[in-house]
Amino acid sequence: MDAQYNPHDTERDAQQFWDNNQCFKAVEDASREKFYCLSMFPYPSGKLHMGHVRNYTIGDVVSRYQRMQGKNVMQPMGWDAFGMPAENAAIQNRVPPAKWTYDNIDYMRTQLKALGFAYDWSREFATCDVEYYRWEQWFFTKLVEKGLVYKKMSTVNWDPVDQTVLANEQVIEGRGWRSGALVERKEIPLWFLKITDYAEELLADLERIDWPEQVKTMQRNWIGKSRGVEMTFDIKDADGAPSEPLSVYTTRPDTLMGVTYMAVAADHPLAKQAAEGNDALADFCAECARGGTSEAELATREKKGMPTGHFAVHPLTDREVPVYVANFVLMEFGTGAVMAVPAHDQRDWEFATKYDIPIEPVIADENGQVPDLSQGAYAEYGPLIHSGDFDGLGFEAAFDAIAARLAELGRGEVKINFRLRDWGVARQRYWGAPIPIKYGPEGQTVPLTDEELPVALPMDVTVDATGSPLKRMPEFSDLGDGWSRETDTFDTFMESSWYFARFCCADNMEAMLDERVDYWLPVDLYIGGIEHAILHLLYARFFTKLMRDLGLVKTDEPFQRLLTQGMVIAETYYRPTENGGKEWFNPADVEVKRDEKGRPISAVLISDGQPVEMGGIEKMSKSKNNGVDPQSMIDRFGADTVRLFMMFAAPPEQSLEWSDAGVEGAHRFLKRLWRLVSDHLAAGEPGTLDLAALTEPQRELRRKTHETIKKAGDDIGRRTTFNTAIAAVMELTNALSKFDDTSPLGLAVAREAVEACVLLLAPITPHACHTLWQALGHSEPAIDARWPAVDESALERESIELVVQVNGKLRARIEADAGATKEAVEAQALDAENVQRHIEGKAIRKVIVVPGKLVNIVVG
RNA sequence: GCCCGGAUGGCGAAAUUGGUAGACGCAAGGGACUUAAAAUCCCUCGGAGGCAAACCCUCCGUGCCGGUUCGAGCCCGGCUCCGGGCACCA
Repeated sequence: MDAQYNPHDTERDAQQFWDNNQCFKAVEDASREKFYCLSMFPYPSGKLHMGHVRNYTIGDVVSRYQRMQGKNVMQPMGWDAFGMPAENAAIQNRVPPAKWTYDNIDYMRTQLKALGFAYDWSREFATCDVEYYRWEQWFFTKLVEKGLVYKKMSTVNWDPVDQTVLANEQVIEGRGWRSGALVERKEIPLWFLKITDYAEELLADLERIDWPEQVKTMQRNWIGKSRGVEMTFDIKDADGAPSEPLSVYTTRPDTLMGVTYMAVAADHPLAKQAAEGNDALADFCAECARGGTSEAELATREKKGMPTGHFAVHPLTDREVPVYVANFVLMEFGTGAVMAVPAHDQRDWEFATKYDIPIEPVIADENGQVPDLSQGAYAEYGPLIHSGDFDGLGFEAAFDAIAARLAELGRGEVKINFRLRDWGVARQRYWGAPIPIKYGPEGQTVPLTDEELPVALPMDVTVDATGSPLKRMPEFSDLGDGWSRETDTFDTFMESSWYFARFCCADNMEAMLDERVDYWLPVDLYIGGIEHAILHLLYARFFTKLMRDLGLVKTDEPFQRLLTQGMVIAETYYRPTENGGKEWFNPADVEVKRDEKGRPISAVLISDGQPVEMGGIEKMSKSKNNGVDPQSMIDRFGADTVRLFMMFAAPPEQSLEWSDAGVEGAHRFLKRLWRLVSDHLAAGEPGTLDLAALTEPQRELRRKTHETIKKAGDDIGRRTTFNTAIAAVMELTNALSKFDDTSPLGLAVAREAVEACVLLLAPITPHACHTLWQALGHSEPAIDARWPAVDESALERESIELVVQVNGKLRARIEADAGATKEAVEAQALDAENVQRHIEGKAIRKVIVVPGKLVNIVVG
């Protein structure tokens, strides 16, 4: 081995070795325990960003660690290739989306290879390959047959200038991002998958998977199971003429006697009926229809309403209350109408206060008194008041009694409700998988037959801002004899909902999936950004259950364990521009000045030496120009340094702040490790490791070695805190540097420690460790080495340091025999000089001994 | 607005089950080596105080306010600020 660490030669050699020997090709083997490690596949946006590097390094570390545990590891990689950015690039650069996408894939693949990830490249595919999405089309037709697909009217963002449907992301402050036109809400027929049929199972099975509690909670809340009462209110107009009764759902039937008004969505049939001949109301409904469809936008809008002139008849009291149209009630959600109890619901309270509607308390506060409603609603549970027969009942009793009374009257019933809505899968876009449906001359809607599949997307097209070119391509859409093809394409979440299964058998051209999925699935560890906590992960779970019910897979859940990684963030720098905007500078072009304590005080642009403003630390992004190009870091330091820094700088779930100095530190450590091995080899041949003959310093180093093996294994395998595993190895290398014993026995102890360092780091910095392992005289490559075993006997200690507290404050440390009794430890603690000072003249009330940790003496 | 997180030295962080706050690294300061620089190595490094100095000792300190406990960075209640998601970004 070279005395100097040369990352580029090292990495080239190791990668060549792995390639030549096809080290990462995964083959099904029923006799071996499998480990399927998957990182969320990338959208081929152009080049890798640091978020990718972080995601894939985590997956690679776990894969290589599991391989060292003897598992049959599969780690595949592919491309989530459909989506809007390809269309935007097409509009901007006049490149067909397919060419743009495949070019990006080619470049990003070389970047992934340069990072040395242990992928089985034979399983690679892109979701825009017809060999992939044809099975999605086939699967969809099976779902149609099973009755899990339907078409219904749905609201989309409509850009009246570009005459196109906009994604929520393309609506900026209520306007189209290109045209700047005020966006309108428009109803069009769209395809839906009945995910709500699976709501109960999607909720229940969360108990069975090993996911972060936070993600499970988000999914639970998203599914939003509730128990309530659905009831009907009769409707009259001002003259007493009846209309269609209004159906509402509430989880608080105990507050029914406090209803003082009703509210319906602007597109509710009752609102439409009332708006006829009422221009003011019609205008208000039209106003409600403006702006985007996203829930965040609707929920933050100023709450407004207008009376319909209709009245609802209370089902128990026959009292008449006004019906309003309100902009915060959504037709898509529930029945499109709500009963309002302003005394006990904050939103209702604000609305009632604004429009001077009565607020009538029917729940007592915690003191049994009428709650103070002057500042807001009282939304807690409590005994009923002003509720006639129901007075005094608590929430549960009142719920049951009121539900029973409504049921008797035929006005309502207890109902389980879900917040989850069915999944709209149709997009009015070109760059996606065509939906395999055809329409007949008599209005028939027919899924395509197996013979008619696949529907290949035409590749060589021109895209502009005015919607999907498929709609303008009769050669695509016109099937003759009055038949036409659906021109909508699938939501790209469809592709990412089953790719993990296809990786198990990507070479099968005859079927979507085969028996190999039963070997590999479920994925043992899935790694990706927390931003996917709900949608992608919920859809993938849903798809798995659909595939199971069609007999394609045996597993109920796709991802047994989930690791959600944090963002990569970096400092931002800017100068104000004349038009009041900001010009952002890349951190690579800026030099930071620091004060004598190392605090950053100012920054200058290197090119002109003039100051720039520091804009704070933000997620790496194009818009803030604070992205650090992984390629430039690989070129400078090598892939191992980048990988090491990424894993060391923060635990995987937290956001990671990029630091050039930190990267240099990681590089320095690798150089130190290299020199450590090289110096050790130069010191001579180690003797036999005679455990009985060890000196105290030798025993200590050996203890450190085995403590480190134990900790690193637990950190990587169980806790996935790679940063602390690396810190532990750093401690071991520090101990090794100080260990200056070149006797044969000393070298034997050192050899054990050096080999441990190399193997423990092998999953993280595999290239350097590949070479170092060879240099240590091993004929088998590091990639096939086993994770070192912990020798428990090396961990034993004769004495243990204990902390002594007096009233919880640290006052002394004592060295106690490992086998000392509680009494002996207590006596020793009381005897300590500084302890004596603090307990002098005070009565000892209590002594708490935590074995192996501390003694706390309570005096008073 | 609703749901889910986070906040610890100059900085990234550690403290795994309620038990020594700051491991490991970065930056900074001092020193060694060198003609010099780079590289490398060694030392110091939360704040305030006691002491000539040191071993050491005392007080304060984990975003803010309060609580539970022998003991709270960790548990409970109430806030502040920052981040993720909100169904057509991926």
